[in-house]
Amino acid sequence: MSKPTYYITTPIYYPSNKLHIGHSYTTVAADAMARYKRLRGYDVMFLTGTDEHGQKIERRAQEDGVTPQAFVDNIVDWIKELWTTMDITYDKFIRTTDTEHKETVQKIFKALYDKGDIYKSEYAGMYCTPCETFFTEHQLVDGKCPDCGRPVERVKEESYFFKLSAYQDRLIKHIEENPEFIQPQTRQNEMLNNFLRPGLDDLCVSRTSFKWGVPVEFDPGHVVYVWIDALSNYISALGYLSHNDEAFKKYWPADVHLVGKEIVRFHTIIWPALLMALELPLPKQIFGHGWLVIDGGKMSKSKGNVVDPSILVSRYGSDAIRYFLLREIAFGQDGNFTNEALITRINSDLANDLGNLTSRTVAMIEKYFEGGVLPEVQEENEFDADIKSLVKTQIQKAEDNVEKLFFNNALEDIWVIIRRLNKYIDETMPWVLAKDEANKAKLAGVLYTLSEGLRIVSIMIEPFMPQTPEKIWAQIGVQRGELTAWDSIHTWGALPKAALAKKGENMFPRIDKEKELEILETANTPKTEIKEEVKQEVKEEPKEVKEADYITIDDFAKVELKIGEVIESARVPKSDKLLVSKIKLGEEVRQIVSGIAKYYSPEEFVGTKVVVVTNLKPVKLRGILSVGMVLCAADESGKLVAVGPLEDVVSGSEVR
RNA sequence: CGCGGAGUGGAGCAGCUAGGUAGCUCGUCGGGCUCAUAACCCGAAGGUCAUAGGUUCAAAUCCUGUCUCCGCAACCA
Repeated sequence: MSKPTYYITTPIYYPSNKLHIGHSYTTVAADAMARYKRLRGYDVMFLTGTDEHGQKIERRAQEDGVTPQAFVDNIVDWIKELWTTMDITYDKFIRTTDTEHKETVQKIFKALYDKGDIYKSEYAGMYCTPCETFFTEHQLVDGKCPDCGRPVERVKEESYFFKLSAYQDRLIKHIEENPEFIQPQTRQNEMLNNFLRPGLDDLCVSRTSFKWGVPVEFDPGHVVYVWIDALSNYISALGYLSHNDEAFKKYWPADVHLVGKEIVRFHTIIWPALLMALELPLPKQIFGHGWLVIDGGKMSKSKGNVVDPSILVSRYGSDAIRYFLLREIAFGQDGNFTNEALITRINSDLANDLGNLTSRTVAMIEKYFEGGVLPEVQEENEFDADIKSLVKTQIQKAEDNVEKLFFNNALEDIWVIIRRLNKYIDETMPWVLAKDEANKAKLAGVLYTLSEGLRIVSIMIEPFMPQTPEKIWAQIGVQRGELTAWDSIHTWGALPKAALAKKGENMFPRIDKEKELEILETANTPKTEIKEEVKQEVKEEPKEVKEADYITIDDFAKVELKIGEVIESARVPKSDKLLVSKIKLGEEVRQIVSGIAKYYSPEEFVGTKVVVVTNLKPVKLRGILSVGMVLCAADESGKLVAVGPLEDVVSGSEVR
């Protein structure tokens, strides 16, 4: 008899940069589910990967002077390494640059074209000739190119379009008839009210303005634009339309596409429409989870509050980080990420509750019984019944919650058992029983209950924390096998009576919060800042990405810093964040745009002396030329404070 | 009136779909215990459930208005 299948995916990530803790969150969640289903006997396919095409990557590569392929190869190596350190057990890692994927995309494109669902038309847009880029009306800045600020012209680009509008009614019907399709519910309302009911436009699915993509087979000037290329990874990875489509037959339709809330729209509208056009079944569920927010605000590079997961994993271990991510954030909602919350969770839940429970249980068995082996003769006590029934209900709750992807609730359910067991120790007072030889059987019964409880707990946490269970098993004398199978948790008492214990390592040492917070602050903030600057120069060396913690004095010398005096400043119209200032650097006066309007009024900014990066490539922001950049310190909340000299110094002075 | 989310003890959240004693974790204070990673257990203090109305015997929960915060679109060098 063949096992039931379970197909789960993460989005494919865009490797224009390293990933942050938010990507880890999605992937860890998917991994936990995949592990859970495997433990429950499913034949699981867990897919993740990278979406590697498009103009942005093409440009990043160009800036770095490498081919787009070399550029993405480098980042993908880093990503795979990250997943290894986080114990992500993906079954397949798809890259949209894989030959098989590209072939499938071409076949899909062709099939839809032949069917009439893709047609050739014109894409009217605003074109900036020097930048060779199209923009939509609302991307323009004061009617000019958002990149270079030069005038744009209205041109028509020949493009292929997908008849998205034709599927509107079927989509609405499907969503309404399948309340499980979009989860959580609030996202469903959002999609219906915002996009579906107002009406869908046909979708532009090809571009001629860049080359880094899958070429349209029958029209070489065009490359397939992101939608068909990226979304179809979910089926191309299974060999759809290839010579070997066994995996596709076996696993499609997907059980769940796990996605961040920002891309729910593409997965619940465009993707199902494409599948309908291909006459394929739709995925059973799209689950849009929330974001990790830092101090209430979105994590973003410009705020400088991006959290690098690899640093955290290296300090606290993968299990602790995985636990935190899955425990702290409520399904579907945004959750706070702070270093302090992380450490608090590790200390109280992992060290104090779970780690200490293991430690005291094992220590008592070793201390009170010769060789750390419990005698077969055991006696129950008045609290055992309560433990058993509690364990049973908590298992039920946890299983229900995992099925619904409510990992935070599931973990809470498990911790209820852990806390109950800690309490049980106080209730039964084994150290008192140990004083009287007549109570040996009773004492053995108590310690057996604890050991058995630990065994059950350790199995339940395995999907979330894959390393910890082994450590517990080593201490309670259990080998991986029947006694560690998921189903065994439903049978209280599976652990042999003559359970043995052996004190092991301290699984979760307590963390000195104050000290650690300081270390994390310094480890994170300045480094990311410097890295941004240096990245431009380090490109050809793929290894540098991993070793970018230090820069040489030569790297630093590439950044030209000068003291500037603000002599004029004004708000940029229609922008709540920008100030445009005239800054005097010795003889020279420059115009610089800064995103500090929330923190400085033009009046208070004028007259101050600031540090300016003078050799930064000029850019246009909201159509205004900015030559250089004013350095600011950003605290955790994103608040900016301009940086200036401690004592007065003549403007134009070099900073080094 | 662009769309959506959120406002609950010091902090972070649950409860709201199917109205009826306001719950959890962390923190604080007091006590207990000593098996254990100065951990564990018990108890206490602390909440006009943003705000103003409405429906109801009864509203954190349903309805309406208002305020504030966050995200999406534009902006972040």
